Amino acid sequence: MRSRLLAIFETLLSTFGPRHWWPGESPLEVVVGAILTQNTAWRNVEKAIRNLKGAALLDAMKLREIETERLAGIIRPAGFYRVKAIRLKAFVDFLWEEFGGRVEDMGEIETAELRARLLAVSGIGRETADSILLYALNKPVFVVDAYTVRFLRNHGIHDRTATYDEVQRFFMGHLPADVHLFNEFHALIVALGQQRCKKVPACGGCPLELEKGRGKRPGPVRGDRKGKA
DNA sequence: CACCAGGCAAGTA
DNA sequence: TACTTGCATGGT
Repeated sequence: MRSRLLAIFETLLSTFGPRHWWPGESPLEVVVGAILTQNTAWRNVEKAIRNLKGAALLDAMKLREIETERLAGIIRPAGFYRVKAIRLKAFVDFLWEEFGGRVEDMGEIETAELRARLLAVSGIGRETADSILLYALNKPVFVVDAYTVRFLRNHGIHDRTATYDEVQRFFMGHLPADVHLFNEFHALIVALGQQRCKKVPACGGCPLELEKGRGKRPGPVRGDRKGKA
């Protein structure tokens, strides 16, 4: 299974090329982008980040001091601007309380412990927490999103009912814990999902050639659902 | 016009 | 555990 996943990775990489994720000039910008992109097209997040930069607000100190309502107006293009302003403030408060306002310092504690603390922040769920760990702090954590679950289902690698944690354990259990690999793999799965593979379950136009012809009714991969890491 | 986009929290059953 | 709803703009 490891070699099969790696083969898929190689195919995606040669098809789409390196994705250069995560766009962002600083770890803080990556975190802000991770929150702003929740259920939002990245194009609109870029506008919000431009606004933040234009107002010189992409800074932990400034974000701590700005009023929530004013922040909301600035990130408006990203949508859900009221809740996202609250979420950004919640993260920044957490950042100052526990890490002196420095995103880089979060990486000094154990990854599992940090993940748990991030999940305790209102507005940070699994995907956002893992995106922060991988893309802002370079921790070998595989990010799972809707594309990833669909990807596994379409290619008969795993079943649809798999939970976030099961899918994450699946990837991390069958791949070497490599930051660059996890970074590129997740980004490539998104690229694939955005190009084609939207027409489930046929996956027409997919550059991959998996399960072709045979294996019509792919079930869950046995031995992975309750398995440990 | 409808529908989706790199989710999450709170509520319900 | 699994499903529903609110949040809201901008692109196709």
